Amino acid sequence: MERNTQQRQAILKAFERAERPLGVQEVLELAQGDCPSLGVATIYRNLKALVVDKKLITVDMPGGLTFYEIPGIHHHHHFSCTNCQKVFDVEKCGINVKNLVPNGFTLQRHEVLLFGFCDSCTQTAS
Amino acid sequence: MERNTQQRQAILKAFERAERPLGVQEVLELAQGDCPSLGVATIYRNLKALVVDKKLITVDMPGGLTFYEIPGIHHHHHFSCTNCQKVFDVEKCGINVKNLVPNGFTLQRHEVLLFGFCDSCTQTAS
DNA sequence: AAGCTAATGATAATAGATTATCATTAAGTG
DNA sequence: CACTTAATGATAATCTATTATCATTAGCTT
Repeated sequence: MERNTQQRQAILKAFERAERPLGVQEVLELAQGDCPSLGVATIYRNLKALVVDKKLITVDMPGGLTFYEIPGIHHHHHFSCTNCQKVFDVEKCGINVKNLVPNGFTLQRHEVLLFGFCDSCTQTAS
Repeated sequence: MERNTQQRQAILKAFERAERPLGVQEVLELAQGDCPSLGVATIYRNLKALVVDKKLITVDMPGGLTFYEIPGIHHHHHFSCTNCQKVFDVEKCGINVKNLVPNGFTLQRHEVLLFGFCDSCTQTAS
Protein backbone atom coordinates (compact mmCIF):
# COMPACT_ATOMS: atom_id res chain seq x y z
CA MET A 1 0.00 0.00 0.00
CA GLU A 2 2.40 2.63 -1.16
CA ARG A 3 0.80 4.14 -4.18
CA ASN A 4 -1.75 6.86 -3.72
CA THR A 5 -4.45 5.44 -5.96
CA GLN A 6 -7.74 7.01 -6.87
CA GLN A 7 -9.45 4.12 -5.13
CA ARG A 8 -7.69 4.74 -1.87
CA GLN A 9 -8.44 8.46 -2.06
CA ALA A 10 -12.09 7.74 -2.73
CA ILE A 11 -12.25 5.44 0.29
CA LEU A 12 -10.71 7.99 2.63
CA LYS A 13 -12.93 10.71 1.21
CA ALA A 14 -15.97 8.58 2.00
CA PHE A 15 -15.01 8.57 5.68
CA GLU A 16 -14.25 12.28 5.73
CA ARG A 17 -17.62 13.07 4.25
CA ALA A 18 -19.65 10.61 6.29
CA GLU A 19 -18.29 11.71 9.68
CA ARG A 20 -19.45 8.47 11.25
CA PRO A 21 -18.34 4.82 11.27
CA LEU A 22 -18.95 3.02 8.01
CA GLY A 23 -19.48 -0.63 7.15
CA VAL A 24 -17.87 -2.30 4.16
CA GLN A 25 -20.93 -2.00 1.95
CA GLU A 26 -21.37 1.64 2.89
CA VAL A 27 -17.77 2.40 2.03
CA LEU A 28 -18.23 0.63 -1.28
CA GLU A 29 -21.32 2.60 -2.22
CA LEU A 30 -19.97 5.94 -1.10
CA ALA A 31 -16.56 5.51 -2.69
CA GLN A 32 -18.11 4.38 -5.94
CA GLY A 33 -19.43 7.91 -6.24
CA ASP A 34 -15.87 9.00 -6.95
CA CYS A 35 -14.61 5.82 -8.50
CA PRO A 36 -17.43 3.83 -10.14
CA SER A 37 -15.38 0.78 -11.05
CA LEU A 38 -14.40 0.10 -7.44
CA GLY A 39 -14.76 -3.51 -6.33
CA VAL A 40 -15.18 -5.00 -2.85
CA ALA A 41 -11.79 -6.68 -2.85
CA THR A 42 -10.17 -3.27 -3.09
CA ILE A 43 -12.29 -2.02 -0.22
CA TYR A 44 -11.21 -4.87 2.01
CA ARG A 45 -7.57 -4.53 1.00
CA ASN A 46 -7.49 -0.81 1.65
CA LEU A 47 -9.46 -0.95 4.88
CA LYS A 48 -7.03 -3.50 6.24
CA ALA A 49 -4.02 -1.46 5.16
CA LEU A 50 -5.50 1.75 6.51
CA VAL A 51 -6.05 0.10 9.88
CA VAL A 52 -2.43 -1.05 9.92
CA ASP A 53 -1.39 2.50 9.05
CA LYS A 54 -3.63 3.80 11.86
CA LYS A 55 -5.56 5.94 9.42
CA LEU A 56 -8.67 4.01 10.45
CA ILE A 57 -9.76 2.00 13.47
CA THR A 58 -12.24 -0.86 13.63
CA VAL A 59 -15.53 -0.84 15.49
CA ASP A 60 -16.84 -4.36 16.08
CA MET A 61 -20.57 -4.47 16.46
CA PRO A 62 -22.74 -7.28 17.84
CA GLY A 63 -23.85 -9.52 15.05
CA GLY A 64 -20.35 -9.73 13.65
CA LEU A 65 -20.30 -6.67 11.45
CA THR A 66 -17.13 -4.61 11.47
CA PHE A 67 -17.32 -0.88 11.02
CA TYR A 68 -14.41 1.47 10.43
CA GLU A 69 -13.85 5.06 11.42
CA ILE A 70 -11.23 7.78 11.43
CA PRO A 71 -9.49 7.67 14.79
CA GLY A 72 -10.57 10.51 17.03
CA ILE A 73 -8.81 12.08 19.92
CA HIS A 74 -11.63 11.69 22.37
CA HIS A 75 -12.91 8.57 24.03
CA HIS A 76 -16.38 7.94 22.71
CA HIS A 77 -19.00 5.27 22.09
CA HIS A 78 -21.48 4.24 19.45
CA PHE A 79 -25.14 4.37 18.62
CA SER A 80 -26.51 1.73 16.28
CA CYS A 81 -29.78 2.47 14.48
CA THR A 82 -31.90 -0.66 14.54
CA ASN A 83 -33.83 0.61 11.53
CA CYS A 84 -31.24 1.78 8.98
CA GLN A 85 -28.32 -0.14 10.52
CA LYS A 86 -26.09 2.90 10.49
CA VAL A 87 -23.66 3.55 13.32
CA PHE A 88 -23.05 6.97 14.86
CA ASP A 89 -20.53 8.33 17.31
CA VAL A 90 -21.65 9.32 20.77
CA GLU A 91 -19.22 11.89 22.02
CA LYS A 92 -19.68 11.89 25.75
CA CYS A 93 -18.77 9.07 28.08
CA GLY A 94 -19.77 9.86 31.64
CA ILE A 95 -19.32 6.41 32.98
CA ASN A 96 -17.46 5.17 35.98
CA VAL A 97 -16.73 1.73 34.59
CA LYS A 98 -14.22 0.83 37.26
CA ASN A 99 -17.06 0.34 39.72
CA LEU A 100 -18.53 -2.33 37.52
CA VAL A 101 -15.48 -4.58 37.28
CA PRO A 102 -15.83 -7.69 39.44
CA ASN A 103 -13.18 -8.42 42.08
CA GLY A 104 -10.08 -10.05 40.70
CA PHE A 105 -10.86 -9.04 37.12
CA THR A 106 -8.56 -6.81 35.07
CA LEU A 107 -10.21 -4.20 32.88
CA GLN A 108 -8.60 -3.38 29.56
CA ARG A 109 -11.24 -1.38 27.76
CA HIS A 110 -14.97 -0.91 27.54
CA GLU A 111 -17.63 -0.23 24.96
CA VAL A 112 -20.99 1.37 25.45
CA LEU A 113 -23.44 0.52 22.71
CA LEU A 114 -26.70 2.36 22.35
CA PHE A 115 -29.45 0.95 20.18
CA GLY A 116 -32.51 2.73 18.84
CA PHE A 117 -33.56 5.02 16.02
CA CYS A 118 -31.30 7.69 14.61
CA ASP A 119 -32.71 11.18 14.05
CA SER A 120 -33.68 10.48 10.47
CA CYS A 121 -35.43 7.20 11.31
CA THR A 122 -37.10 8.75 14.36
CA GLN A 123 -38.71 11.36 12.12
CA THR A 124 -39.77 8.83 9.51
CA ALA A 125 -41.37 6.61 12.13
CA SER A 126 -43.37 9.42 13.73
CA MET B 1 -39.98 -28.99 21.50
CA GLU B 2 -42.49 -30.70 23.71
CA ARG B 3 -40.69 -33.74 24.98
CA ASN B 4 -38.47 -33.41 27.99
CA THR B 5 -35.43 -35.18 26.60
CA GLN B 6 -32.21 -35.94 28.40
CA GLN B 7 -30.44 -33.68 25.94
CA ARG B 8 -32.60 -30.71 26.78
CA GLN B 9 -32.20 -31.33 30.48
CA ALA B 10 -28.43 -31.56 30.08
CA ILE B 11 -28.40 -28.25 28.21
CA LEU B 12 -30.40 -26.42 30.85
CA LYS B 13 -28.31 -27.98 33.59
CA ALA B 14 -25.18 -26.63 31.92
CA PHE B 15 -26.55 -23.09 32.27
CA GLU B 16 -27.63 -23.60 35.86
CA ARG B 17 -24.20 -24.85 36.80
CA ALA B 18 -22.20 -22.30 34.83
CA GLU B 19 -24.01 -19.25 36.21
CA ARG B 20 -22.74 -17.17 33.33
CA PRO B 21 -23.51 -16.74 29.61
CA LEU B 22 -22.39 -19.65 27.47
CA GLY B 23 -21.45 -19.94 23.82
CA VAL B 24 -22.55 -22.82 21.64
CA GLN B 25 -19.31 -24.75 21.99
CA GLU B 26 -19.30 -24.27 25.75
CA VAL B 27 -22.85 -25.57 26.00
CA LEU B 28 -21.88 -28.54 23.90
CA GLU B 29 -18.89 -29.46 26.04
CA LEU B 30 -20.65 -28.93 29.35
CA ALA B 31 -23.81 -30.77 28.36
CA GLN B 32 -21.82 -33.67 26.99
CA GLY B 33 -20.80 -34.33 30.58
CA ASP B 34 -24.36 -35.50 31.21
CA CYS B 35 -25.13 -36.74 27.74
CA PRO B 36 -21.98 -37.80 25.86
CA SER B 37 -23.62 -38.51 22.53
CA LEU B 38 -24.91 -34.94 22.21
CA GLY B 39 -24.35 -33.30 18.81
CA VAL B 40 -24.18 -29.63 17.83
CA ALA B 41 -27.38 -29.75 15.80
CA THR B 42 -29.28 -30.60 18.96
CA ILE B 43 -27.60 -27.74 20.78
CA TYR B 44 -28.67 -25.25 18.13
CA ARG B 45 -32.19 -26.65 17.95
CA ASN B 46 -32.67 -26.52 21.70
CA LEU B 47 -31.08 -23.12 22.17
CA LYS B 48 -33.40 -21.67 19.59
CA ALA B 49 -36.44 -23.30 21.14
CA LEU B 50 -35.41 -22.25 24.65
CA VAL B 51 -35.09 -18.65 23.50
CA VAL B 52 -38.59 -18.80 21.99
CA ASP B 53 -39.84 -20.25 25.30
CA LYS B 54 -38.04 -17.43 27.15
CA LYS B 55 -36.06 -19.94 29.16
CA LEU B 56 -32.92 -18.36 27.70
CA ILE B 57 -31.99 -15.00 26.22
CA THR B 58 -29.30 -14.22 23.68
CA VAL B 59 -26.24 -12.07 24.27
CA ASP B 60 -24.68 -10.87 21.02
CA MET B 61 -21.01 -10.12 21.34
CA PRO B 62 -18.76 -8.19 18.97
CA GLY B 63 -17.14 -10.55 16.52
CA GLY B 64 -20.44 -12.23 15.76
CA LEU B 65 -20.56 -14.81 18.51
CA THR B 66 -23.88 -15.37 20.20
CA PHE B 67 -23.98 -16.30 23.85
CA TYR B 68 -27.01 -17.49 25.79
CA GLU B 69 -27.99 -17.06 29.41
CA ILE B 70 -30.83 -17.67 31.81
CA PRO B 71 -32.91 -14.49 31.94
CA GLY B 72 -32.32 -12.56 35.14
CA ILE B 73 -34.52 -10.07 36.87
CA HIS B 74 -31.94 -7.34 37.08
CA HIS B 75 -30.56 -5.15 34.37
CA HIS B 76 -26.93 -6.05 33.93
CA HIS B 77 -24.03 -6.05 31.50
CA HIS B 78 -21.21 -8.28 30.39
CA PHE B 79 -17.51 -8.78 30.79
CA SER B 80 -15.66 -10.61 28.04
CA CYS B 81 -12.32 -12.18 28.87
CA THR B 82 -9.94 -11.49 26.02
CA ASN B 83 -7.81 -14.45 27.08
CA CYS B 84 -10.20 -17.37 27.64
CA GLN B 85 -13.09 -15.86 25.65
CA LYS B 86 -15.58 -16.51 28.42
CA VAL B 87 -18.34 -14.04 29.16
CA PHE B 88 -19.42 -13.05 32.66
CA ASP B 89 -22.30 -11.05 34.05
CA VAL B 90 -21.64 -7.66 35.58
CA GLU B 91 -24.41 -7.00 38.03
CA LYS B 92 -24.32 -3.28 38.55
CA CYS B 93 -25.21 -0.65 35.99
CA GLY B 94 -24.60 2.83 37.31
CA ILE B 95 -24.92 4.60 34.03
CA ASN B 96 -26.96 7.56 33.01
CA VAL B 97 -27.25 6.60 29.37
CA LYS B 98 -29.93 9.13 28.57
CA ASN B 99 -27.32 11.88 28.69
CA LEU B 100 -25.41 10.21 25.92
CA VAL B 101 -28.21 10.01 23.38
CA PRO B 102 -27.81 12.60 20.61
CA ASN B 103 -30.62 15.05 19.94
CA GLY B 104 -33.40 13.64 17.84
CA PHE B 105 -32.36 10.05 18.46
CA THR B 106 -34.63 7.53 20.16
CA LEU B 107 -33.01 5.15 22.63
CA GLN B 108 -34.34 1.61 22.86
CA ARG B 109 -31.71 -0.21 24.86
CA HIS B 110 -28.03 -0.15 25.70
CA GLU B 111 -25.19 -2.55 26.31
CA VAL B 112 -22.06 -1.99 28.29
CA LEU B 113 -19.28 -4.36 27.34
CA LEU B 114 -16.18 -4.67 29.45
CA PHE B 115 -13.10 -6.36 28.06
CA GLY B 116 -10.08 -7.65 29.96
CA PHE B 117 -8.96 -10.65 31.97
CA CYS B 118 -11.28 -12.62 34.20
CA ASP B 119 -10.12 -13.52 37.73
CA SER B 120 -8.73 -16.85 36.67
CA CYS B 121 -6.79 -15.41 33.73
CA THR B 122 -5.60 -12.44 35.81
CA GLN B 123 -3.97 -14.86 38.25
CA THR B 124 -2.43 -17.00 35.53
CA ALA B 125 -0.92 -13.94 33.86
CA SER B 126 0.64 -12.59 37.04
C1' DA C 1 -45.54 -53.22 26.49
C1' DA C 2 -46.73 -51.24 21.81
C1' DG C 3 -47.13 -47.59 18.82
C1' DC C 4 -46.84 -42.97 17.27
C1' DT C 5 -43.92 -39.47 16.13
C1' DA C 6 -41.03 -35.72 18.11
C1' DA C 7 -36.29 -35.40 18.80
C1' DT C 8 -31.77 -36.80 17.95
C1' DG C 9 -27.09 -37.28 15.65
C1' DA C 10 -24.07 -37.44 11.76
C1' DT C 11 -23.24 -34.98 8.06
C1' DA C 12 -24.20 -32.35 3.96
C1' DA C 13 -25.72 -27.92 2.71
C1' DT C 14 -26.20 -23.07 3.21
C1' DA C 15 -25.21 -18.25 4.15
C1' DG C 16 -22.47 -14.25 4.81
C1' DA C 17 -18.15 -12.14 5.34
C1' DT C 18 -13.56 -12.11 4.03
C1' DT C 19 -9.45 -13.69 1.34
C1' DA C 20 -6.81 -15.61 -2.64
C1' DT C 21 -5.98 -15.79 -7.55
C1' DC C 22 -4.49 -13.83 -11.63
C1' DA C 23 -4.76 -11.26 -15.75
C1' DT C 24 -5.01 -6.30 -16.45
C1' DT C 25 -4.39 -1.40 -15.20
C1' DA C 26 -2.09 2.57 -13.77
C1' DA C 27 1.33 5.18 -10.12
C1' DG C 28 5.55 6.79 -9.76
C1' DT C 29 10.34 7.05 -11.32
C1' DG C 30 14.10 8.07 -14.52
C1' DC D 1 7.51 8.75 -22.58
C1' DA D 2 8.61 4.12 -21.26
C1' DC D 3 9.19 0.87 -17.69
C1' DT D 4 8.60 -1.49 -13.46
C1' DT D 5 5.57 -3.41 -10.45
C1' DA D 6 2.08 -2.25 -6.90
C1' DA D 7 -2.72 -2.14 -7.03
C1' DT D 8 -6.98 -3.22 -9.05
C1' DG D 9 -11.32 -5.86 -10.34
C1' DA D 10 -13.86 -9.97 -11.27
C1' DT D 11 -14.54 -14.05 -9.41
C1' DA D 12 -13.42 -18.37 -7.24
C1' DA D 13 -12.20 -20.05 -2.90
C1' DT D 14 -12.27 -20.14 2.02
C1' DC D 15 -13.90 -19.88 6.66
C1' DT D 16 -17.06 -20.04 10.36
C1' DA D 17 -21.54 -20.25 12.11
C1' DT D 18 -25.87 -22.08 11.48
C1' DT D 19 -29.50 -24.90 9.19
C1' DA D 20 -31.47 -28.82 6.52
C1' DT D 21 -31.71 -33.71 5.64
C1' DC D 22 -32.92 -38.17 6.91
C1' DA D 23 -32.43 -42.57 8.96
C1' DT D 24 -32.56 -43.92 13.79
C1' DT D 25 -33.73 -43.38 18.72
C1' DA D 26 -36.51 -42.72 22.54
C1' DG D 27 -40.58 -39.78 25.09
C1' DC D 28 -45.00 -40.21 26.14
C1' DT D 29 -49.73 -41.92 25.84
C1' DT D 30 -52.77 -45.70 25.97
